[in-house]
Amino acid sequence: MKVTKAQVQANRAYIVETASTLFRERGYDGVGVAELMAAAGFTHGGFYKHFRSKADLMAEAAACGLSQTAARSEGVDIAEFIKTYVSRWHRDTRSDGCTLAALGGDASRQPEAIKAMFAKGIERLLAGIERDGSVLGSGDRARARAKAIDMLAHAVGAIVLSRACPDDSPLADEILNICRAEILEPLSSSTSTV
Amino acid sequence: MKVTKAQVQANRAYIVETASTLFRERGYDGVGVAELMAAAGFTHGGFYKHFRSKADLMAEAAACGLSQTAARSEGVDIAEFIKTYVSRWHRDTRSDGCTLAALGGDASRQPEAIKAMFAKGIERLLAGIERDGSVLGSGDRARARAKAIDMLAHAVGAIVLSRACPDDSPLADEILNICRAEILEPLSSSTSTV
DNA sequence: TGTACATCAGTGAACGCGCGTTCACTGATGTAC
DNA sequence: TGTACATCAGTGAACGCGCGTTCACTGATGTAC
Repeated sequence: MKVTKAQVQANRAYIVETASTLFRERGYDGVGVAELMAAAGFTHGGFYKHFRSKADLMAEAAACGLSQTAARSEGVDIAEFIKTYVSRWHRDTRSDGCTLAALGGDASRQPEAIKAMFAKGIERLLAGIERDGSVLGSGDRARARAKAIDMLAHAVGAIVLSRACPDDSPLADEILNICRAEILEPLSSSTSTV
Repeated sequence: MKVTKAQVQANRAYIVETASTLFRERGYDGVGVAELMAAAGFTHGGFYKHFRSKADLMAEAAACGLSQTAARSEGVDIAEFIKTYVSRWHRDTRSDGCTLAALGGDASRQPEAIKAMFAKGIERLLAGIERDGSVLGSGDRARARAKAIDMLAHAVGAIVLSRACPDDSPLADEILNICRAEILEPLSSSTSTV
């Protein structure tokens, strides 16, 4: 049952992608190696031909998911990004949403290697946000970074808080609507804040 | 080995408290029933004399932890609350910190009963924040609530993001410092925002 | 108030189960001649 | 280019382990007389 070198690479990449979405949906502890491999179309035994441990895959899956979010944010207007991010759709679509919002809380209890992946992912996201002109404000580079960090934390907090509420609770929607408006407010006014 | 009615109540409360701190530190899946009971000074068998299941305890522990945070925020100046909340100390002290920040991400994957507890806890926290005058701004009641929700999400996001980074990374501190300043900024200026 | 008995919080062994990981095996691919 | 053999991704049974939960038992408390 050996397989083409190219196929091996493709299979491995597919396992990482599958893991990335499953972990986001159900958490690191919520998905087992066997289930994960089955979802990718394999049996569990082959897992250790690709990865040294589940923790190793977790780190790779985090990197995969985070770079996906970063890629989506690049070149997009920040206001547009926030509208998509702080939305009911994002709240309800864990598996295709931001890894930071879905697994940020879990990452804090994981080995440093995984946290390092998250830090890298955050930096990449920040770079994308900073690049957009509308947050730059008075044009200061340090100020642009500060604004980007602040906005990201703000948006992540809105999703985390909203997801902690029952799915059909008014509070879940209220949090999203209010935070979206508050984050967008300084962006929509054409005059810079300072 | 029967025990006084009062002692039974006290033991039960102590188990809930112990669970509340252990869950915050290591997550719901990170603490087993046996370990939890041992930490409270009992053997695991007695667990089901107090609770119908681990999930039941999780809901009670959430309520316990959330009301603790709410109690601490009441009557405290909001600026002071934010300074304590968005701090390195809070980032590094999961077991004694806010349940929202420590378990908000996990709550989203738990049964609706647990999410309902979180929603209740959020409402209680909001009530405490709204009561303080400094966020009221122009005095509008709806505006005060909006500001309170926004601030809470902002602060929670800062802690979650910072905790997802490696403990000794500059980014972990940068996130806290920047977000703290940004959240406090509209509070320190004596003129209201609108 | 004193005695006899029922209650039930707490104990610790045991349960089935799913987890992460290991291992002998398979057979198509890749390589050496 | 054709043949013989080594490689190794993928298979599926098996491993030890810790999990949540159950259960027969204990013995001090609470209650009925």
